[in-house]
Amino acid sequence: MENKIPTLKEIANKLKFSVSTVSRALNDHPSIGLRTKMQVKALAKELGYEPNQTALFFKQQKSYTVGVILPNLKEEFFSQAINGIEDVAKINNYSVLIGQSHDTIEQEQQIVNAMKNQRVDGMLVSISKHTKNLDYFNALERYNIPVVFFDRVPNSKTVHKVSSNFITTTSQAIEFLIAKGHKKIGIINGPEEMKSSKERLNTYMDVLQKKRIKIDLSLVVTTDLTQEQTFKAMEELLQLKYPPTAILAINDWVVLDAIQYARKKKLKINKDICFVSYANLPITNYLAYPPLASVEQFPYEQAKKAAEILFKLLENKSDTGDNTAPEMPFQNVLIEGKLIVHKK
Amino acid sequence: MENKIPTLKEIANKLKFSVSTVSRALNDHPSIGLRTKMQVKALAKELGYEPNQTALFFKQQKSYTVGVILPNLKEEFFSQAINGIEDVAKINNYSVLIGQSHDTIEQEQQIVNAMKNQRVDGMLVSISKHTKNLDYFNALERYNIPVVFFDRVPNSKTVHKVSSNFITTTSQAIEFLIAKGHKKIGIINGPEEMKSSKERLNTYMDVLQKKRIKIDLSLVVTTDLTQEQTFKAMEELLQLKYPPTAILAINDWVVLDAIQYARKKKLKINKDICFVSYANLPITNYLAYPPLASVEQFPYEQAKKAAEILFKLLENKSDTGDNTAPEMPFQNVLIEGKLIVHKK
DNA sequence: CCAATCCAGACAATCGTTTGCGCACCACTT
DNA sequence: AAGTGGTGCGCAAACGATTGTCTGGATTGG
Repeated sequence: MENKIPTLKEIANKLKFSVSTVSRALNDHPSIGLRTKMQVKALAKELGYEPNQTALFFKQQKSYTVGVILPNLKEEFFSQAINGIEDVAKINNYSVLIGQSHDTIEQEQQIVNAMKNQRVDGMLVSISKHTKNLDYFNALERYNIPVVFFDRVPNSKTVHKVSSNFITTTSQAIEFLIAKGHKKIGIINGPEEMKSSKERLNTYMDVLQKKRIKIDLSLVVTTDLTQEQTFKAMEELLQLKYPPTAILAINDWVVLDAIQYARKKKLKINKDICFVSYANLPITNYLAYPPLASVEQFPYEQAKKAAEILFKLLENKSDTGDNTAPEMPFQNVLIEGKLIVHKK
Repeated sequence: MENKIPTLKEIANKLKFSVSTVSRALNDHPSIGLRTKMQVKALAKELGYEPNQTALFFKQQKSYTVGVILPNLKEEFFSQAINGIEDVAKINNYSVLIGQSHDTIEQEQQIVNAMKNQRVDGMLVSISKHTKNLDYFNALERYNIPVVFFDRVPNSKTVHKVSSNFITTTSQAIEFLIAKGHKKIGIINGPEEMKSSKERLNTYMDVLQKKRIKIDLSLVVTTDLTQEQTFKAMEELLQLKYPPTAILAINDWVVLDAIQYARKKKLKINKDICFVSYANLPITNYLAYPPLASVEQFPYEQAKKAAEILFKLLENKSDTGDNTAPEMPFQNVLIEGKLIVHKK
C-alpha cells in the first residue's frame, strides 16, 4: 500500500480536500486555514510526499539545471572547474548536468542539442579544441538559454566569456626564462584554432622583440595535445642546429610528455633544458622532473566567475518575463594567472 | 516571429490539423495519410521543431537519465569510470547526471534525494568512504529506481554491485612482495567502514599465514586517504623497531604521499623500501619514484559492467509495466584486477 | 434584519505531448 | 440501396503541480 509514489491528488482524496487546497497548504498560502494546513502537512509527511520535479520543470518551463560542457573530465583542470560551478549552483539551488565533448565537434553539438531539449536554464561551456562555428550555440538564443564560455573560449565578441589572461602570464613566463639567461626559447603551442594559442604566440614574439632577442620561427612547434604529436614536436625542436635551452609548453600534460621525451634523449632536465607550462596540476608536486615553473590558472575561480555571470543572466531573465530588461552587455572577463616557480 | 519555441500546437494551427494528428504524423503513425505526414514533417523541419523533453519526461514518467554518484571527479579512476557509463548510456539513448558526494554522507544523501525527485530512471553509485546506512538508497525502491553500486560498494547482500576482487589482487601483490624477499610488509589500509579495507586486511593476513610469515599487527595502519593521515600512518610504520621493507597502500594517491614522506626521511625508494598500490593511474608513468607495482582495477570496464546491469534492470522494468516479471537476482560481480609491475 | 465584507476552500485552466476512442466519409460488396 | 470495412483524422483525457477566479457561508456593520 505504501509502495506508490504519493501525489497531491492522493493527499487531497484522503483528506477530502481539493488538490489546489493541498498545494496551497503545503506552500503556506495565506488563504488556507491553519487547521487545514496542519492536517495536510501531517499527512504529507506521513506519506513521505515530495513534489515531482519533472512536473514542476514542465509546468514552470524551467529546470533549475545548468548544463556544463567541457572537453573531458580526466584533466584535473576541468574537475576543479566543476567544483567551482557546483558551489555556485548549490547556492542558487540548481543542479549541474555535465557533458564531455571529448574534444570533438560532433559530440559537442550533440550535447548542446540534448541539453537544449532538456531545457537546461543555461550553459557553461569550454569548447573543444576544434570548434570554430558557433551556430549551434547561437541557436540557443531562441530558447532563451544563456551561455557563458570559460577557459577555452571562442573568439567572438558577442558572447560572454571568462578566460585566463594568456598575455600577462606568457609574458611573465618568457621573461622569467630570459632572466634565467635563456636565449633560445622553444614553444610547444596548441592547435591554431585555439584562441589561447594565438595569444601565446603573439606574446612570445612581443616579449622576445622587446628584449631584443632574435625570433626564430623554427623554435615554434605545435601539438594537438596527444602524446604522439608532442613527441614529434619535441623531435623537431631537438634536432635543430641550435636547439632550445628552455621550452614553454601549452599545458602540464604536454609538458610531462615533453619531459619524458627529453629524458629519453638523455637530456638533463632543468640543466640541459628547462620547461615551463600552464595549469600547475597537483601531480607536479610528485614528479621527479617537474617543470621549472607552471602558470597557475585558477580553474576553480575561473569557473566560479563564469557561473556567477550565468546566474546573473538567469536572474535578469526571470525578473522581467519579457525581454524588456536592459540586456547585460557581453562580459569578457580575464582571470590573471600566476607563475609558480617550483622549488627544486 | 521565429523567436518562439515551436510546439505541436503551432504546427497544428498553421496547418489546420489537430495536435494529435501532428503528433502522430511526426511519429509515423500508420493511421495518418502520406500527404498529411509530408506536410507536417516539412513544416516541422522549417520551424525547427524539436519535442520538449521536459514534457515527455513528465508525461512518460521517465527521464531517460541515469544518475551517477561518486566521491569526486578529480580521481582519474572515477573519470574513467564515467566514460564507461557514458558509453553504455549513449547506446541506450540515455543521459548521465553526475553528482559528487565529496566523500560526505550528507551530500550523498542530498544528491540521492535530488535525483529521486528529478526521477532519474536508475542510479550508479560508488559510495562515500563513510556510508554505512543504506536507508536513503532503499527508499528508492518505492520509486522504482534501481541502483547498481560499483567500486566502493556496500556490504549488503541485497543490492546489485560490481567491484574489484580485492582478494585475488591483494594475494598477488603480497605474494609478489614475498617473492622479492620481503618479510616485513606494512599495509596502509583505508577506513574500516570500507568493505575493501576488510578484504584487503583479511587477505593480507591469510597470505602471510600461508607463507608462514609472522603477522605483526603493528605493521597495519590506516588512513582516511588525506595526506595528513597518510603521513601519520607512515610515521607510525617508520618508527617501529623493525620497520617494514615494503608497504602495500590502498591507492595511488595515498602511495604518492607515502613515497613523498619516505623520501623526506631520506629513504631510498625501491631499495630501502618498496611500495605497491591500487589503481595504476596514468601519472605513475611520469613519476621519478613510482611504486614498484600497481594493481590495475579497470575502472572503465567496471563501470561499464555496472551500467550494463542497470540497463538490464531498466529493461526488465519497462517490459512488464507491473512487477510481474521475475525479479533479476542480486548481482554481485567481481572484476579481476591485474598486478602491473612497473619497469624501472 | 438585511446587505456588505471576508474568509476558506473549490473549480478549472495551463504547460506539451501521447494515445484510446469515436466518427465521418468513401469504396466495396451483396 | 443498405450494409460493411477501412482509412484518415479529431476529441478529450491524462501525467502532477500551480494559480487566477469563483463561491458558499459566516461575520459584521448600519
